[in-house]
Amino acid sequence: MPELPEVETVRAGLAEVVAGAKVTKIKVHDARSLKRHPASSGDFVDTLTGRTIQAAVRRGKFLWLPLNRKKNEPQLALIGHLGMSGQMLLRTPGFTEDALTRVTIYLKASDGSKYELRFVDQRIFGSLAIDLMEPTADGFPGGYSGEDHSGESWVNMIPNQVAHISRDPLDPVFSVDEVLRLFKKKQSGIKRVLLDQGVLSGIGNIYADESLWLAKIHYDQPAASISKPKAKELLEHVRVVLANACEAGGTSFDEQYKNINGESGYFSISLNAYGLTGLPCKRCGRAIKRENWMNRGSHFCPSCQRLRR
DNA sequence: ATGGACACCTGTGGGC
DNA sequence: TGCCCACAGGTGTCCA
Repeated sequence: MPELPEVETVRAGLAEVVAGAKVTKIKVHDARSLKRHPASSGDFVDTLTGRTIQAAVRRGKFLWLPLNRKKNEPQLALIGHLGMSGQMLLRTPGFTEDALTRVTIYLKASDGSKYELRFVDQRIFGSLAIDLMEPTADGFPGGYSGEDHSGESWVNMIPNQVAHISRDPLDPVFSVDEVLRLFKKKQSGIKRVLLDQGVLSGIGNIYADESLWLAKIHYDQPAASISKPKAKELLEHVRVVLANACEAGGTSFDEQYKNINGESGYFSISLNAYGLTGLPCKRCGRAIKRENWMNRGSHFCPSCQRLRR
């Protein structure tokens, strides 16, 4: 599943084409892919058809496309979450069908060219929805939208369904000190805290394991027990890992993650822990271990990443 | 607050 | 070949 770098790769790819594009038609092939939409799929289609998309914005793993605003109507956005296996493919009309396409949104770009935005999702944990936007609590932009959109009405707003998600480490408004304060209040294991999107967002299983390996911290180390300098170092590793993965176009090792053109990212070649069970740790040579944890897997070096008192 | 289990789903790969 | 199990980049909710 896509974590921040994969979602950012999708956002950046979409932004070039969808800004200023008009939705001409929608086909919902599987209504389960609209589970986040509070009303019927018919309502989804009716509300979205004929709208003009303003931009592509992301916070953590959530993506949204602000829509043009009609008179006497609140600001709306098409929001998307990729879940474990969601993809957004931007195809030209007539391009070979993509298996497991759940929703197709037909677009006419500002230059007149036509596209099909295909929401593909094997496991259907992802979803699209139309959501109301509200002003951000801190008055700053709701998320990252690439170029400078300051002055546009949707900039300092955030969709209702994303309002509980904290800022991610690549957000200019992200506060290291605030997150360190929250760490000090958490007795939970650090990995659980890193994955808590209400503390900081964008991190999933891959980048949590990678950041903890770089910082030489055991996944179950209580967050509050980590010294401030060490926690700060961890957050810096998180930032660098996420930034490098964005640079590489995300991590991909199977068919489940693709950019908008259906191509894979390259970050998997720089992984140090995730999915490397049994292989020698690149620092000490001891075999990387995988343990069952929270109904998933945790990968770490049992020698470099020890649980401390 | 916090940890755990589970629900939501489909598909693939390994072992027998 | 088929069958069964483990496993997969997430989120949300309910219960002790």
